[in-house]
Amino acid sequence: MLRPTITDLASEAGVSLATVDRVLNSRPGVRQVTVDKVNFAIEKIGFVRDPFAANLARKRDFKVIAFVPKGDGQFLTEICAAVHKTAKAAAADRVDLVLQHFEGDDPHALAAPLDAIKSDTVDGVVIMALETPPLRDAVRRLRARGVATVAIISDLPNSGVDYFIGINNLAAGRTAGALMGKMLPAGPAKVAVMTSSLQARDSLDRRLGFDRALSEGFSGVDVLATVEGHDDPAILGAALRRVLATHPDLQGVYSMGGGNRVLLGLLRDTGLTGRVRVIAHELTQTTRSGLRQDQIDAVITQDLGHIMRSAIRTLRAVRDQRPILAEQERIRIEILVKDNLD
Amino acid sequence: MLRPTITDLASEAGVSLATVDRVLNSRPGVRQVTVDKVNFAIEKIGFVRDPFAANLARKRDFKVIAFVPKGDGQFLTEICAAVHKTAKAAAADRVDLVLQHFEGDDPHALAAPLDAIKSDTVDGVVIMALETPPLRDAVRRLRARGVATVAIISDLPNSGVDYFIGINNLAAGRTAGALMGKMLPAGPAKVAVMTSSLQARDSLDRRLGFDRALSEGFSGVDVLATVEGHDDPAILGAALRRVLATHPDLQGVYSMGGGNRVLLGLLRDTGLTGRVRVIAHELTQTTRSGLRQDQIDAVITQDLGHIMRSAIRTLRAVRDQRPILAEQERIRIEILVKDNLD
DNA sequence: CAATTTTTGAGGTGCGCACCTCAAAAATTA
DNA sequence: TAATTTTTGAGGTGCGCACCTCAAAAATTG
Repeated sequence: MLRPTITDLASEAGVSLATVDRVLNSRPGVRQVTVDKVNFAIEKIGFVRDPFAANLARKRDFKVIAFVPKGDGQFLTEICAAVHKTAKAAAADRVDLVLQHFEGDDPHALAAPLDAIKSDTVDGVVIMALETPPLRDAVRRLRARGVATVAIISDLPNSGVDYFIGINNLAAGRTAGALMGKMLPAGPAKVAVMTSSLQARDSLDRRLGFDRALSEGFSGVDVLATVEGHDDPAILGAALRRVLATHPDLQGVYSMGGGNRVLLGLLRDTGLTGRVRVIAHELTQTTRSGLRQDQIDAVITQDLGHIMRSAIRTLRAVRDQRPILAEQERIRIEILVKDNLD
Repeated sequence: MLRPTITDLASEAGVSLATVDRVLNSRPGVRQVTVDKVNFAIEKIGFVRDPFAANLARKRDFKVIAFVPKGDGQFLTEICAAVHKTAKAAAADRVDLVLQHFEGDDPHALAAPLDAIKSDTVDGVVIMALETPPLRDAVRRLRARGVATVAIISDLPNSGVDYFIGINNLAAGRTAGALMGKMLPAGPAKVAVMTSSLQARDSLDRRLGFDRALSEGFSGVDVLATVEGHDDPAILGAALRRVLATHPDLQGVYSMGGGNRVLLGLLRDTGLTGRVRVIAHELTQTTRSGLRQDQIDAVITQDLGHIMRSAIRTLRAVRDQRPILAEQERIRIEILVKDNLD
């Protein structure tokens, strides 16, 4: 006999099909002893329900909502594009993926729509957000209602999400550091680090990893204090100009967050392009063209398509109570140079 | 109405369910005019058959055979491991993936099992092999019998496979070249290149890309003639020793194929580890530990798990006559350093 | 103990499709 | 035109499961 069916399960457990159905779909009105009998039989004969047949009978697709903050940043744009592409491809697998925006700076803006989700309409939720207490509580309520949840890009460690899919930012920073070290000429060198804000845990981790990799393997490299742009081109530009003026012998720049347009413009204007090693994060319009035009040496990034596919696989595994194969779902820290861009 | 069903299709085409079934499953005994009527209706209402329901009714899984050459090379071992892991995960999606070996050096060893495949038992085939005339013909016959085929790692351009999943080796060589260039100190430098055999098209492409990237962006780098090891540690060792003796000022080594154990051992013995930049291909036991111990600066590789998942997605798309989303199936040329290893 | 509530079983329907049989209709041939 | 062959339709069954109804059995209560 190949895969056991609910009929096999029923006879093994010594109960009726109706009871098996009640247990499998957690319907009420079954004694605990009976539930245990069925679960024991499940283990014994290795029953795994066929999610496709289930969806067919339910005449419903696997419904997933992806929550992404509003905003006009290039990285957010890339994420939305990835969601849309994945949604298109996933439709063939009877997965219904929709994108929903929320105000990224309002901690309650995401909690409300999460609370509005009913588990009989939505199977899973993909969340890209920074953790706040209201969000954390909303996610907990959501999970309690039986909706599978994964965090992407940024982890929500205290929210009890089922899984996190994204890169380890400490390792990403280390990777950037190692790469920078290998590219700098031997001897002492000065490197600048910039980001939009060190408030974000991601930036902190990257900076920490960057420093560690350099100090461990490349003594002699002097990493300057982090320049923060606060998403304001004027502020960032002024700060960067100050750094360049103070350190005319600068040999490298590590851009951990946004602001790459400003950086590249400034380097070009000061004639430093090509003379200073540049490592940036995330593949966007700017970093892509920066690589192409030899303004950026390397970009550290994560494949958003993989992340979305992994998120959907994971949500389905949770819903079907299958184990998550961590190794398969691990997202690589990718290094892109001009030649492996596409 | 959501997705149209065969019932909708039948009424739209003005034929019976039985006829729709005959057309969809290409059963005999239908006039061309009728076939056209149904196909026209399919286009008109945008019918797409539900492959899961189809498989359910057929009470059969999506069956895929992966053909991988026999051999004890580390890379082959990694591939087999990837196949097994993917097979495990794919089982949940009702995909039955099995691995089958063949004698890699006998051009007919693969043709025979391919010819033995019946399209009513096997839906798709994944092939990792070098193209030979017998193989090419066998693949063509296989496709003619209605079995979907994809080539992985190495393309089979003249066999008419449905798709190739792997990296562009020219670009991979370019990537290695660019990386090597960035890591070498300014000024003239000598770099050695090694592989098991330049017979393989993959190695040729990598060498070509490597040379181009260096000559375009890093004049002053002298790339030596390719050292061929022919899968014999003794031969490779002797050849490498000769190169090291002739060029004591060697600054880098690009290892395009196997033989990394020999290379790393030799570098260690001659005290060159850390003083010579090393870029190798494929993530194996050797290259992994080489990265960890700072014996290798970077490894160029492709994610075998992604390749296998992509292969299965592609085979299903072919079988279901859905378009292949090239962008989604593109395999990245990955750069691994010590810190983004896992 | 009977009356009530809770738990269980039996049985049916349909999801979208494949595959089968048999007879009727249409096209082809003699 | 009749006899033959080819094409088409009608109808049924089952894949593995969800979901529904109603009655029977068991457990709990007064």
